[in-house]
Amino acid sequence: MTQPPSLSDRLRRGDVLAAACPSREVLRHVTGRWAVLILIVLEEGTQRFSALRRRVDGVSERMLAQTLKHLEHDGLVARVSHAVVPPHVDYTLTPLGEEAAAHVRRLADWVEANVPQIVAARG
Amino acid sequence: MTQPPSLSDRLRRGDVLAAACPSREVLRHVTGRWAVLILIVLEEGTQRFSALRRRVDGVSERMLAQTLKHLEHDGLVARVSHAVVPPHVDYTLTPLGEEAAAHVRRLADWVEANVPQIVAARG
DNA sequence: CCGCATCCTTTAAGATACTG
DNA sequence: CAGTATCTTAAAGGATGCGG
Repeated sequence: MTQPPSLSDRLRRGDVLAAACPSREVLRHVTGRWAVLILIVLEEGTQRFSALRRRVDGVSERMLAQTLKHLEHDGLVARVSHAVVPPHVDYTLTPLGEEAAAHVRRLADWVEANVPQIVAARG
Repeated sequence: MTQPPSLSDRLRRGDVLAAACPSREVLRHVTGRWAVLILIVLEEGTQRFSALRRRVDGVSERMLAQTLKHLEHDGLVARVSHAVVPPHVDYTLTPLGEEAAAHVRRLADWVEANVPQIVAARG
């Protein structure tokens, strides 16, 4: 149980409860279906496109590319393209991305640890 | 930078990177567009449907009802319906829900605190 | 009147094929 | 290899109705 945030807080730092606040969009990107998994995998270190595609089971190339673009746009992921044949593109977390990844990883860890209890409670 | 999880970990507690693992579905529910905001508001205490609708700016009644149903199904939210006219339905976090809410709130707090930097970096 | 359920429209996601 | 373009399919969202 916490108290509602003060007005000064809501003006100074953005407010996810306000529909017009840009934090809403960032939160949507970070908590996106594939973004969560990509951030977790990238926390292990730099990965190439194809490696991400293999680690994040079930992601399509289209969604992987789109999600990486969003994360890059938000400054959470850095894209480095090596001009060689065949092409070689590396994706790395920025310092900001490392922080975001740590948060979503803690959440995912919690889900993984509690999923047996959750599934059991469903009957 | 962390290391890839051991095989025993991936079998014992669920693995969000495996498409078939039920943790994927739970993670999707918890990180859903509206679920994140609903969990945060419910952390302040029990709320009724109409109050949630007002606090979570932009949510439709349909999405609010659907998301609450998912969270209830996962055992994160408890629904108490008082048989009065006009109807009165209360939603409360379960102990499990409190934990989940704490995690998503920390993530949302981080986003709110860093959104100025993120928006600025976009140019 | 509040809390949904149902219908219908709009948007996002997924599969597939193709190019620098 | 690392994407993009195109098409199909599923999910999100909005308007409306209805039972309690």
